Amino acid sequence: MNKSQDKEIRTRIAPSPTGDLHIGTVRTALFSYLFAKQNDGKFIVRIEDTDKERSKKEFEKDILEGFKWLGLKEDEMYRQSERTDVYKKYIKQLLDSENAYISKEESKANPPAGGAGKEIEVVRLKNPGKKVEFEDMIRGKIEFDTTELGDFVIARSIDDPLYHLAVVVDDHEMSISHIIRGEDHISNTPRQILIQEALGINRPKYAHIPLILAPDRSKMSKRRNATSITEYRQKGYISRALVNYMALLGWNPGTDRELFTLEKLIEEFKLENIQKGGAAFDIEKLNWFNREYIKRMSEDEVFENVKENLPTSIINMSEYSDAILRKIIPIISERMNVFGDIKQMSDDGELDYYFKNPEYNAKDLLWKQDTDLKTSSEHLKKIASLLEGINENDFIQDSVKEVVWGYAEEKGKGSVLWPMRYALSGRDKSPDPFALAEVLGKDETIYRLNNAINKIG
RNA sequence: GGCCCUAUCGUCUAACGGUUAGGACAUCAGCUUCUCAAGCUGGUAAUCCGGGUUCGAUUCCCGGUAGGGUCACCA
Repeated sequence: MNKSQDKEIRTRIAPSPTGDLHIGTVRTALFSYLFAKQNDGKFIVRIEDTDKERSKKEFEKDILEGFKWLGLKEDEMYRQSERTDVYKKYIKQLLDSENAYISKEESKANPPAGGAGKEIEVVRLKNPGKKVEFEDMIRGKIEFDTTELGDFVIARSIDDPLYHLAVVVDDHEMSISHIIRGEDHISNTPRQILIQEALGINRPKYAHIPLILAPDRSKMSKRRNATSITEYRQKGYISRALVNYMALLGWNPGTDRELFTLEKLIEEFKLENIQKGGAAFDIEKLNWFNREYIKRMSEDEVFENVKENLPTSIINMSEYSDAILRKIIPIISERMNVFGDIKQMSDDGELDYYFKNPEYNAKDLLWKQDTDLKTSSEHLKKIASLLEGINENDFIQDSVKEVVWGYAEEKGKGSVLWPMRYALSGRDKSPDPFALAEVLGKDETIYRLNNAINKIG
């Protein structure tokens, strides 16, 4: 708040705690953060809780935790509800200079707030009714005729400010140099400029970024789309992937590069490269980013995340062990978009067979192009005997493949490999039999092979 | 409806008057160990419409259309 440093770049995100942290808020925060950090400036979080009825502490908590999770660390944090004295001072100034006046009228507020119909006094700005124009850093010159705005209300009373007044006062008091916000605020800008001019304070620079649209290009709605960051967090998205995806939603680096860390984004970010049109949210592309980030994670890190999301039905199995889970990490991590998918995989029965002997019908062991289970049985017997020859410590997919491959090529790959894989997994679809064998180990693999042979009878 | 903003493949976008209109996701096909996944290779796919300006428009101007935003004693 040091006014002498007015050259410093200072941006802010100003969420109101009337709902969970919204995806659009996050992208605005991200752009504000990137712009500030790139210029060695400050990023400020200001909780706009002047609406006492709708503001909730739990939402504030969700918003703050969300920013923290995403790595958007603020340099300063304010709460408008703690600053009523500041606003009061400015409202008084406006009244004293006759740029605003107290108006006696009937309350329009809903019952809980003021009591509709009651006689009350509100503060209105004296609108000079002129044309206001401002330079938007993304869109260029924007012009408005403010006469139609009339003498709008800026405070419910002298110590109960409304949004526009509080925003203008705070942006000034906090020496905000660049206001980066959603384009839904474009039409708020002339009002705020009018207040600034009445107060005789400087105008910050404005950059209105496009909105995030739902996949069908309609408005993102809480009901039809996942708009809350918390939802993505709970689904098991990686925060770095989310940040990366959101940065590229409406912005581009001018190159073909798509994978960016926060640090790299700070380096490359350019306000001028922000798109003007709204961008549709595409979950598929987000998923792709998330998969890329999973690929880049260490196996230990993936293991921790997978185990965290593993249903208790698996963990509580008597056959469960961390050792087996660790072995299947490479197999399952390339089969999921987000860590939350692990639950669906479990529900679909794609996990059980790694831990316990699968249940299936003997006829399923028959490859679709074969006609007689007897040949399948012979193949299985041969495979079992072949595998017996491998040293237990050397029972990895390469060696399993090595001993089985020749036989499979000779007898027909499908005819041999299908029953082998089915015997190990009990499923139509699964990883290949060699990978399965390695996970299961020599004893269990041969046990399951014999099991299948017995099933055929 | 008034006012404001916007308009390139299905989606995110590149091309800042001259390109076979490029990339990524998705999609399709082929290859890779039987199935699945991953991977690799290749393919389909776009300048909203109509007028100008210009030797030449995706690009500049105007109009239309479409989409979005906003019109509170919410933020």
